[in-house]
Amino acid sequence: MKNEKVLYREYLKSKNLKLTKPRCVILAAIFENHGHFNVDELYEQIREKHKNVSRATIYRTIPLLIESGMIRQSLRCESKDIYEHTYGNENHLHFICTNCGKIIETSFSKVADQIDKLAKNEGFEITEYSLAARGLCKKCKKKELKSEK
Amino acid sequence: MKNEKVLYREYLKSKNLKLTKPRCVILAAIFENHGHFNVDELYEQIREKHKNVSRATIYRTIPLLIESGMIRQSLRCESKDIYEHTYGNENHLHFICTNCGKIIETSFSKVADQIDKLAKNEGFEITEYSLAARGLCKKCKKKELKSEK
DNA sequence: AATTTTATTGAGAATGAATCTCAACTGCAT
DNA sequence: ATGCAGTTGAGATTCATTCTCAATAAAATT
Repeated sequence: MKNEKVLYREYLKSKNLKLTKPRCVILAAIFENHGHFNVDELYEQIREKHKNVSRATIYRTIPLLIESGMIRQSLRCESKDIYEHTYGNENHLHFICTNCGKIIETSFSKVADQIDKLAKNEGFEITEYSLAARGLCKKCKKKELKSEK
Repeated sequence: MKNEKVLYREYLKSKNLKLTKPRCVILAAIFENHGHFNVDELYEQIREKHKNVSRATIYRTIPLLIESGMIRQSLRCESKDIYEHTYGNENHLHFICTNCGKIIETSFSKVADQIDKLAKNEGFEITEYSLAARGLCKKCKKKELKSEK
């Protein structure tokens, strides 16, 4: 967490932006979290301790955090944007169960290698992967088999 | 195009739904198109010939076409959902230029193979891939290099 | 430390894509 | 042709996200 704050401060300075209280609170809340979050969840989480951070500020802060490379947009779920923090810089491939909503993360270095090759062919420079596959998770697949009979 | 209509009729029948004029017009418009479309574009395209098909009907028809397997949701761009028809069943990997909006499609069978392996590990059954990478296309990359000096 | 400059904030209004409502309408089976 | 669903267009509604603006706070300057 210390690390993130330092990076953030530097990023903001480089853009002539200010390290304000709300921005710190939001950063901390995100890194308290593990896994994915959307704006609503984040807002509720923050509200528990800080009654005076508005949704608008969260919405305004997210692009900064993305630009600075600390979080990334990962998916869309129930017509809400979902984000995740970037620990080192590992990207994920997401398996999203269309039945129960479960999200399974897998590392994907081999997949990325293939994609990088394809990108190179096109002269395309990738800054962000967005890889997902929808379908049924193990549990829901079993349920479906049962209910068919 | 004939083919699609037959498939569509069958799908609708199987669900006790009717093959109506607006549904036909929408189907035809989609298959006139090559590549991607969003609801607005489709609406404008249809409007040129048929003044009496509403946006609402397009929005209502799209889930049917997805369910029947004739189109799929492919991306999100400028906060609009984007769709594409499924010719055979080839999926694509999309490279989306964050500067000019260009979308480059590449086939991705090798990538899919890797992903299928990962899915198998998780006992996950994939019904739909959603693979994209954002970044800069060739042209925009060049421009950026120039403007930096 | 006080002042000036400039970015930032919260609150609520505005936007815009997608969904819903409902009375009028249309396929389609009989 | 008749009747029963399912369907439609138009506009209202929803809901995530963005914008506006006067009040405020952080950094820069003195």
